Amino acid sequence: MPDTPITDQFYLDLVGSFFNLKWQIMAEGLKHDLGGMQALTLLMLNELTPRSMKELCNTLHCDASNVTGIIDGLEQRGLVERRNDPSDRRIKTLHILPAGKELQQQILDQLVRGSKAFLAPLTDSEMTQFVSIVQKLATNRP
Amino acid sequence: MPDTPITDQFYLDLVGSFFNLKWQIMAEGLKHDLGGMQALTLLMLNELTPRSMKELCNTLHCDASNVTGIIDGLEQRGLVERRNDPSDRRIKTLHILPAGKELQQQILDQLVRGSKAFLAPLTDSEMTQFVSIVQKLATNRP
DNA sequence: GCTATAATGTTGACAATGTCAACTATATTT
DNA sequence: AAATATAGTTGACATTGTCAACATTATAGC
Repeated sequence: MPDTPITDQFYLDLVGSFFNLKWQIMAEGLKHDLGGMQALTLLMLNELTPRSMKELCNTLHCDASNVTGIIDGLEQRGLVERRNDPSDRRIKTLHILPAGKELQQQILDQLVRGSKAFLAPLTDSEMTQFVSIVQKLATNRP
Repeated sequence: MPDTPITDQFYLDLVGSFFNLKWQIMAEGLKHDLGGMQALTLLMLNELTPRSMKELCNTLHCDASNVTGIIDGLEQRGLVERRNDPSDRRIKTLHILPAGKELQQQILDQLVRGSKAFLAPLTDSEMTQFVSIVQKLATNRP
């Protein structure tokens, strides 16, 4: 048994923090006339390991048709490109274009800047713990 | 300087983890024919300290007109009630009704259940640290 | 008192997102 | 070859997000 009881309030705090983080990300996307999910999705793409629509579905925990619409928006803005996978012609792989890469970096920078204030109350020691914990959680996707 | 460098990947992991959390909450709301934001908003209400629309705006980091729509949905379903604040007639205070309280508990229970698997990889010590850190972050709202 | 200004909340228009069912095209299995 | 499964799209419809305009009430300054 952990010596710290996990209260309902802990979960509510977790949810509250989610709103805060989401807001940090949206802000920069908004300046560039991107929807919130478009901004988040752009963050989740990288040029090294192009992902299929299906993979993105799993990351975003949302419906396939939903991802179609989000990628449509990013593609119309010239940020991302669908390509056919030669090894399996059902699959479309997603490739981030130069303009997308540039905007992605801006959104990430904003997230980092915005999170500074959010994470400011943590001590160095807590920050180290937090980084380690988040990494552990991120590699465990139920 | 913290001894752990904070990489871009940390922020991406953070975003990924919050997708997961959001999904946990949506799941139960969905079963009861509630939109995702309606479920999240219901979680943020309690019967002790009724909140105004404006307060809720700040918590959710979203537009006032947005909150109007979300509360409309919850009110139509008989989960929540708007009342006039006698001390300031511009203000509507939000009161959770019995049916709302019951559903709120179900959503919270689902969040707790669903998060068990998500938080499982943490050791007792890490869990204690995490609870403390989240609480600290939650009480610091930029 | 009276007027200007600010704060709270709603409405309407429209785009983005979420959910669901039906559908096409391709892979895989039998 | 036929049945089944997978990846992705489309269309219908509800929810959510953004913005501007608006009505109502409070507050500040005169």
